[in-house]
Amino acid sequence: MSETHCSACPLRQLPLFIPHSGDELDLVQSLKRREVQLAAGETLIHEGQTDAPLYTLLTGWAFRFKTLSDGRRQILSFLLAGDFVGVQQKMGDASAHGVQTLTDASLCVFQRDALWELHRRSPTMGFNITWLTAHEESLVDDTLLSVGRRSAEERIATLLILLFKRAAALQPDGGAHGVPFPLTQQHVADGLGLSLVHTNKTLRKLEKRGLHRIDNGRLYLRDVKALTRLADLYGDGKPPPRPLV
Amino acid sequence: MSETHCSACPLRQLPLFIPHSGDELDLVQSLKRREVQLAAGETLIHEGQTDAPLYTLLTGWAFRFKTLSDGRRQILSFLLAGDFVGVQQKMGDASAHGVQTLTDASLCVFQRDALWELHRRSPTMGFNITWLTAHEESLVDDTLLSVGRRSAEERIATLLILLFKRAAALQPDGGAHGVPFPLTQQHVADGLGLSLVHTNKTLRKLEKRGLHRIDNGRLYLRDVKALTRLADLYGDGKPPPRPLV
DNA sequence: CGACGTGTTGATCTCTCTCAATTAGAGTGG
DNA sequence: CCACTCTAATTGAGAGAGATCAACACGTCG
Repeated sequence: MSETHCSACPLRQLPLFIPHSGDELDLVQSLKRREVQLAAGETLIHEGQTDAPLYTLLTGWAFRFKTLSDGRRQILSFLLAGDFVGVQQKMGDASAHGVQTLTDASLCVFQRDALWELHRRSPTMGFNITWLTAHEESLVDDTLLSVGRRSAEERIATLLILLFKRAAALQPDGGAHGVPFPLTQQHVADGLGLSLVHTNKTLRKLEKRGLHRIDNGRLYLRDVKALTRLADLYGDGKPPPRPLV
Repeated sequence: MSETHCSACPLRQLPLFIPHSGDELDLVQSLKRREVQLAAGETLIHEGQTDAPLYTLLTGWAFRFKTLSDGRRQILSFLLAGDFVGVQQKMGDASAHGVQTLTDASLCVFQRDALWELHRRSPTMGFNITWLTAHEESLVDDTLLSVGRRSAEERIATLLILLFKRAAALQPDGGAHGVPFPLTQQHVADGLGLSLVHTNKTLRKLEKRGLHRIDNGRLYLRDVKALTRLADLYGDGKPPPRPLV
């Protein structure tokens, strides 16, 4: 009943999103099939699924993941409102990763050839999509750096900061009063390549040290300076890496 | 002197690549600025560089990487002939990762707005680019799964198989007599989030067990079955992961 | 010939994993 | 209202995969 036209999409309000022309919005609208509501913990796309459609996450959180046959799971990235779901899969081919919701979520469902139609009928939108896809990859790059080269403490600090920033950008108050944090410690562990137990102990240690607080599903950063230092992220005065010689 | 027109690009011969119309080739040609030759070990794009152009790798190998300020390095992906270089960077923004050659290499250099022009003037090519970008991401996804959840042995087995496949696809003989393998053990270590020493010991163990051989810069897979089992990759009879319940 | 890059190997050390148990809260059914 | 069940968070103890430290071998090169 309450399906909204794309031109009334609540996401458009946010400063994060690029303004589009009426024609572009009509185009997107014409490719949109329906909206779906999912509960927390539901699997949207199964690993190896072949006929997965294209989605856009309207509200809620989700994550992409892969598993090994003995059950070991790696979360590849977290998805927030406005993110695409399912572009990564080689079209027509089996999806290489699963997608599951972290919270109740609503999504726009697009027809399978939406990606192509978008390119064909609006190069601008097409260009934006490759930009978004490239951006998605850069998030995975960041995680790979963490998992490959950062210690447990550093990984967690990095995750908290980056997720906080993304979530804060979706809020009117910019995260002044914390942001939603629907991950269980198991999700954090699977996203950072750590065991559940060690994740718990590390999280606890940082919290005791006063760097952050997670309470009742919300995340508060209490010492951004210290977290940033731990994460070795660039910002403030910190310059990006330069060749040493 | 020896600059070739895109229509004569040697890569087009390979079954791996999609045929394009003459118009499309002319378009690409018109956006191409020049070719460059680089020696092994040269840095193409520095981390944090802001004005990096767009490249296409014509011959040779390269890799994308990120480093932490104390020098720890993570290789994000390896680049082979035909791969794009530099799409991932947020256009206009600083490049989030560096790119360095592993071998002598030749590249096509495109003007900065080539990506946009390609989209604008050929939706087909534009679509292919988002496809390629998405594919690139799936490679990183695979690595993230390895680094996050596989043991050292498993990681190395996975890397050897995947690199072998990619390199073999570029050879007429399909890898029947091995494929070039220009990585040092340090590269393997940095690509898999392992230490150099442990990488050496693990590599040695697998080689002694008869799973592979690396000799004089070439890689030979001697027991693909065993490697595949170690890597827990799908293929042959192995089904993709399914929910256990 | 010495310097350097790459590969090898042995000996510790330690960060993180696995195993085990306990606590707390939410939901269900009687 | 209370047992019963489940999930998520915690904490302690011991084990281990992989890191770090140290040497050494070998080939290339100026």
